[in-house]
Amino acid sequence: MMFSKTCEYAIRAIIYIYKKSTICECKVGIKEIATEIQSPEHFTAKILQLLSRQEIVSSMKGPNGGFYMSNRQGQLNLLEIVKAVDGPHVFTGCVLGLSQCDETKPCPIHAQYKPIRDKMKHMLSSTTVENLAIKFEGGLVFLSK
Amino acid sequence: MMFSKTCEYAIRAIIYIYKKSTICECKVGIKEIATEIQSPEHFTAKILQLLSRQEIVSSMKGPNGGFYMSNRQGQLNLLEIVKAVDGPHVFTGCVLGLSQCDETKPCPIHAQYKPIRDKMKHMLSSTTVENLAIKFEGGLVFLSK
DNA sequence: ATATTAGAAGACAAAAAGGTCTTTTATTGT
DNA sequence: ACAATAAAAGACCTTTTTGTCTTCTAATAT
Repeated sequence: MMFSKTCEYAIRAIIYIYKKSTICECKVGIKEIATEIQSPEHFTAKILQLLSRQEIVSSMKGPNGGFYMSNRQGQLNLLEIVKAVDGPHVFTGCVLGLSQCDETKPCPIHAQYKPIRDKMKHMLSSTTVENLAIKFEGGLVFLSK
Repeated sequence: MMFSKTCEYAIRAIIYIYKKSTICECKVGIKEIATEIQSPEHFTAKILQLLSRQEIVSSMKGPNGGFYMSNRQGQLNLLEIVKAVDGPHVFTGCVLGLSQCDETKPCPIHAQYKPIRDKMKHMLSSTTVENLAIKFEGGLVFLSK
């Protein structure tokens, strides 16, 4: 609803990969990721390839290969990730789909909607992957049913 | 992004119809609606049939027929409309698509996301069609480019 | 009555999103 | 070198969304 399925899987995968990367030096295979975040394996693989090309996650082929993330990659915020997946225009257009809608020529809902969208964007851009991964330490947060 | 295209057209059409209904006793034809809100005519017709069946808008066949809305229908709020179009589960599920995600077993983003979603829902449920249509009176709000 | 008008209904099609499967390529341990 | 491993690439399929077109039905004015 809010995000595309692709984006949901991407964020879940990233959190899982980063969490693993902080625990050990090891890399995570796509099978493990898909199982743990409960996503379709091949579809998730495709998404991670996209993220890999954009250097949001890193990967290594071959035995003991898999996906991993550096500390620097953990500092990426959610807005950067969402934009990488769902395109740069996410959270930009008019709620009602008008091509011209801004302060000077607003749609009827613009005034009410804009502050909420801004809050959403602010929340996303101020939340890093690390912020989220760290929550698991206390066991107060989950990625599965 | 936020709403489906169907929902965008629905809201734009409803606002236009209600605005017209407050100005004159006349009914609006689908051609005029589609032109004015810049939407595909036949697709919009289908959406309005859906809304008509749910008594969100009223319609009349034959010469001088068309769509119209009563004062009572103008008191409908946006959340009711969005739910009628995009289904009752809109704005309910987890941002990350987890089937089990609530206060007791939250996803990593739940805490940040929930207050924003609640604001969004509150904004929608406290905004009526009339609230929006009335904004046109001052000419400070638009439905087209 | 009937011709005209305009929405209702539904078949159909195109595009996008979501998902699967197979083959290729890079890496590594032996 | 080579067998095994695991990601990369891409062909292919399914479902959903979006959109078009034709036919049917109700209302009305004459």
